[in-house]
Amino acid sequence: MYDRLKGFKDFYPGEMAARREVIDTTESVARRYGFREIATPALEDVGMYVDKSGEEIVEELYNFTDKGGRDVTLTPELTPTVARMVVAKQQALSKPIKWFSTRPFWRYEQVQQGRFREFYQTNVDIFGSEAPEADAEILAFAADTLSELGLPASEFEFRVSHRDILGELLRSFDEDVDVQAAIRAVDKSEKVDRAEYLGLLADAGLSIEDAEAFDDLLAAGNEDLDALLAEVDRPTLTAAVENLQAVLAATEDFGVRDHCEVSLRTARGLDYYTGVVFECFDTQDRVSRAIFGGGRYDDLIESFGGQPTPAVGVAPGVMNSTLPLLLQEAGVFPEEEISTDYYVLTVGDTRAVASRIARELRAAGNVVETDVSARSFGAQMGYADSINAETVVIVGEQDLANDEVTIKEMQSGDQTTVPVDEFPGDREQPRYEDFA
RNA sequence: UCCGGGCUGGGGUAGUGGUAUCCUUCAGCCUUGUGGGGGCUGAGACGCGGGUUCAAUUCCCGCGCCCGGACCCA
Repeated sequence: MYDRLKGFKDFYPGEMAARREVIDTTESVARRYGFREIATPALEDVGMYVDKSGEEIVEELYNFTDKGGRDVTLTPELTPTVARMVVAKQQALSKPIKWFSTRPFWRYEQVQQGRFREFYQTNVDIFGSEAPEADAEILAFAADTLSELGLPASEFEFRVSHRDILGELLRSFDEDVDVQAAIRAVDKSEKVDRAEYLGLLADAGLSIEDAEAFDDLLAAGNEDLDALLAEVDRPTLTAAVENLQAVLAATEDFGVRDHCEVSLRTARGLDYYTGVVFECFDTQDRVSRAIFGGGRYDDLIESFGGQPTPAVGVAPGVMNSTLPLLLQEAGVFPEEEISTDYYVLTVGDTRAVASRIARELRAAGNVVETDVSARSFGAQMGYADSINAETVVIVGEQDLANDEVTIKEMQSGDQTTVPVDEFPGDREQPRYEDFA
């Protein structure tokens, strides 16, 4: 008996059935927005991540040297891969490029609630549009997905921020401030106490007074973005604020403005974000971590050697992340049960007829099982019950002597006989009530 | 890497320095013709390693794994 690896998870049929529904819903929304599915390798050159994120990243990778001496790694995220794909065919692809994919990723990190070493995400990205409508479409996709998954509007919110607003406000205090460090401090502001937060800002190069003034501006901006422009006169800040306002205006028309809340203390930890960033949260606080996040990363494609190409995306976790957790807490996670349309039960030597019926029902698209274990009547009934068969078709020697089969509706226990030649006939999904 | 709490059949539990209770589950049968009732039979556990001991599931140490948190979060 072998144990599974720490941080990895098995999904049995019932569990997978529920997760399949979540994935199908998410992908279905993406398809309706015109995102096209792509598939990508599980292994990439480790250098692609080191170049983008630094040597420390290797600590978090499942990397190894392959038999050809290449340093490779299981992919920890999709973004570098899609960036590579965009760069490789940049001239051939019509813009905007709208892609999605659902896949596992691997990170060697500590296991916590909603965080495993193998996890699944549906990545949804738009490349080649810097328009606010692109940011808004990503937000709209995300909001529509959560709604379609059954999550009430009041139970989730997108905390929307803007990297350039943060950066310009910081530079308005001190042009030499370490913006990345300060943004990481902002990212932590909700988790640490105020003194520590201000201390981190001070480490980034702000005086304590400036740090306090900066944080006051963030609070003011959450209430009214225009207030920032009154306080700080910088053209680049004005542009950033107007960009965020334009994105929010677009979400209004896209029908998802109510899900968005300006939250300048939301920053995202990553360095490559450039404009709008957002994180989805549980408004009821049942899940304390971010459900997922996304944002704009306009410089990444160029840094991968492509033409300057703006990009914006989001990556909700499916299968084993915080999103399923939230759906469970909210009571809208799909039933973790398998379902079966028909069980064709055989009694005695009736395989020929039973097989014909099973075949025809399957051809019509139904989920159909029949006995493959030479089991007794009672045992077959028990099995049919255990797989949640909706209808049992009893093909027995006694009924066949009268050229009949018995149709039994499992939930009620009601049953009736039907001429064997008429079943299933032209019906795609014949039920007990069709013959009662 | 660190901190807290855990670990007894597949699941849930009882209990003990002398290898284990009950429920459930699973398989078969009672019952070639009725599951979500009943009866019988069977399967199935002390996370791993070391130490103390005549004897360890029980006590001690280490490790592993699980749950939660810190760090990190591409």
